[in-house]
Amino acid sequence: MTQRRILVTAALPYANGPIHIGHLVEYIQTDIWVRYQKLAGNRCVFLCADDTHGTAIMIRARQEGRSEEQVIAEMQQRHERDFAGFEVGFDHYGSTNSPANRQLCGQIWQALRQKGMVSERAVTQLFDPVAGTFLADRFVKGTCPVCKAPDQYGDNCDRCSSTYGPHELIDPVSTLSGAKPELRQAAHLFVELERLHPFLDEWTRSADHLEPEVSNYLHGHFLNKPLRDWDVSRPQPYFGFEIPDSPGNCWYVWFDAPIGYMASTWEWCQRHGENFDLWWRDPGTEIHHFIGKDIMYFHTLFWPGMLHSAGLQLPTKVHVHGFLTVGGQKMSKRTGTFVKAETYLRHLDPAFLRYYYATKLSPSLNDLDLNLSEFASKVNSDLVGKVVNLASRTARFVKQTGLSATYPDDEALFARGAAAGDEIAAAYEACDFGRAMRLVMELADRANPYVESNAPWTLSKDPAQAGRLQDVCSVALNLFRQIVVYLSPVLPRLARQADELFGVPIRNWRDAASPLVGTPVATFQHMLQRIDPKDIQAMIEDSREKELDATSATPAAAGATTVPQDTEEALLAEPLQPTILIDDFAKVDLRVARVLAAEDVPDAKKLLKLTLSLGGEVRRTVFAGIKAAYKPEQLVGRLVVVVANLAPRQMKFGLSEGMIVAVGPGDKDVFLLGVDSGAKVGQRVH
RNA sequence: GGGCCUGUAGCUCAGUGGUUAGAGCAGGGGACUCAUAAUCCCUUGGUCGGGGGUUCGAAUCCCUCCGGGCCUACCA
Repeated sequence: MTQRRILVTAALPYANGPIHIGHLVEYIQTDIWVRYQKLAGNRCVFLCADDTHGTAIMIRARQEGRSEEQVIAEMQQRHERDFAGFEVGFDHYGSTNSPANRQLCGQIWQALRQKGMVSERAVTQLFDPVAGTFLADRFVKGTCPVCKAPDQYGDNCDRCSSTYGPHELIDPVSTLSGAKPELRQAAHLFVELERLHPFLDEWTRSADHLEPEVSNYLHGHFLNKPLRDWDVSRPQPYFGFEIPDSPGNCWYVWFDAPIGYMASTWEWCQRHGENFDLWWRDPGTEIHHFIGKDIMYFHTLFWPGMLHSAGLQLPTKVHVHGFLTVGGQKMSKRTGTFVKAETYLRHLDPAFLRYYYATKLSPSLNDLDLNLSEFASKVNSDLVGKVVNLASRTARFVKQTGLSATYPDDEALFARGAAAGDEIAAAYEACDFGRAMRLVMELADRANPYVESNAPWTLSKDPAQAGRLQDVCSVALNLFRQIVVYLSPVLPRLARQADELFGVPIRNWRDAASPLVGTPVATFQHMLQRIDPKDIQAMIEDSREKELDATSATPAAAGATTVPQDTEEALLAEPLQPTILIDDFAKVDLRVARVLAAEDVPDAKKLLKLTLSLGGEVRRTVFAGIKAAYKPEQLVGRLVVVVANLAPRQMKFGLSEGMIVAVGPGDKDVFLLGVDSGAKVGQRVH
């Protein structure tokens, strides 16, 4: 069998937040695949890095009054600690803010220049004089120059669908500082991706680089029309690398992020005396990227385009996975299902999640659901009840004697297990881990009845049966070890524990094909605790963002009770805005209103249609995106706060004449503002 | 509204033209007592979302309708 040379990456986590169980779907999936490849005897290197550049990091650093370098250094430390906690075994973990990355960005940039792929043109852009930075389209709001709709983002109008530049907005406002932006010109650099259209058309369709679903999506959404030039520069200030031949400009974060894969490789090569070109310039190397479906666009169009232009090896395959849901719902901080890696590790064994994800993973980009009760029962019955139990119930009988010197007759159980190896291997290779786990559990389901029918506990009572007892236990323990070999990509710690039990390390997939004979057996140690549902509950509680009711929020009323621990997460997600004057606030006419009627808008996924009374005969119709959070009947009669002087907006389902105010990130986490009793309809908020 | 995915036992899912549709978990009955109240045996349970078509034969292929999910749009 020839040894393959395989380079594997998982997407670079952004240095703006901690790792959570959603991220872990990808890192666990990738780690399992890598461990399988290594066990199969292939040369495989697993590389990753923190993604550190961009406006978000710059803003955050300013907000926290420290340097970007301090922010990303701290986050990288946390990321690496979390990954280690889940046994995600990178061969190297770098950072996009590294000298190696800067240099490689420069090389690829040079190549793009030489191919004439880069064009420069002046972009007139709005500049925020208070924040001292140019404003990306989404950081500017104003009135649509075409239809005069207010409160539109800088790139296109929601109301009339016309597209324009942010400088064309009427009365633009920076969402960063609230300042009135100035018009400034800056030279931007563009990669003319359309010139690679024929290449990308071909690449995305050929050689199994992508699952058909992914390929179809790309052809339906992007490749069916000319590809737009890609703006890859950002004027300073910007946290990133300055472009050598374009002083004052940095590469956009999505330009240098994927190059981070190569930079991480380069650093790994330096440390291990490896030849970088062998990994990125040699057609004998396979390159596999594992990513989430949200970043398909960058990895299947821009990235291959960059590599192609620079004469580097293209990805062999881009593996795309879906998102995590918990109990069929999006992860939510309110319900405690937004579980950070470090929180999980405080309560549960990482092996549980690795196994559970493995049973759920397939090559498809469908979302994957974590069902907490299924999680507990699957881990407990499969791993503890079936697999570990095999060793737990037999090892002590052969502690004195060790395994039989020749492998006994076992009704061909071991041979059948060995024969299943190819099919299980194929499932791992195809990233169909769910299938691999099912096949392995079939082996465990056959092994326990063997123990049952040969009853070692009965044999142990009769000294004349000592040889028979040793044989039966040798079979059970070899079946156990065979299963552990097959599970070891998923459960590396269990493999190490088996190594200790048998004193013979599992090194290769083929270790499942030949039984151990004549070797000693150590004292059996517990390998996995069962999941106690209480621990899951505690983890969820720990993850739940505490809701404050009016009494506990008031120190006087709270009395001697403990002060709630409010985290800073919400503030970090949405930083405080710059100071405004009272006149600015006075422009917003907030009024108390009563919901007279609330009805579902059947064709809308997010909207409810509300009829509000501002007192007397003054009525307003408002469409509010709160369908997931409130039922119409819950709303009728209650008081809400409405922006009464917001310009009406034409929506698909009718005219919306205002906006009711609420907090929360959206979807189910939306909380309407109310007023304490005594307030009257129509009164203004001062 | 558009694109993609999906619908099989109470739950999670196998099963892409060929005997009487399977597994695990859960439920019921029994056994064992080595093992982390684990395990083993027996067992209940399905008009394979509905309808139509192709075929000697359909869970599987085609059409259509219905339900669910994701993306997108309408929105925060």
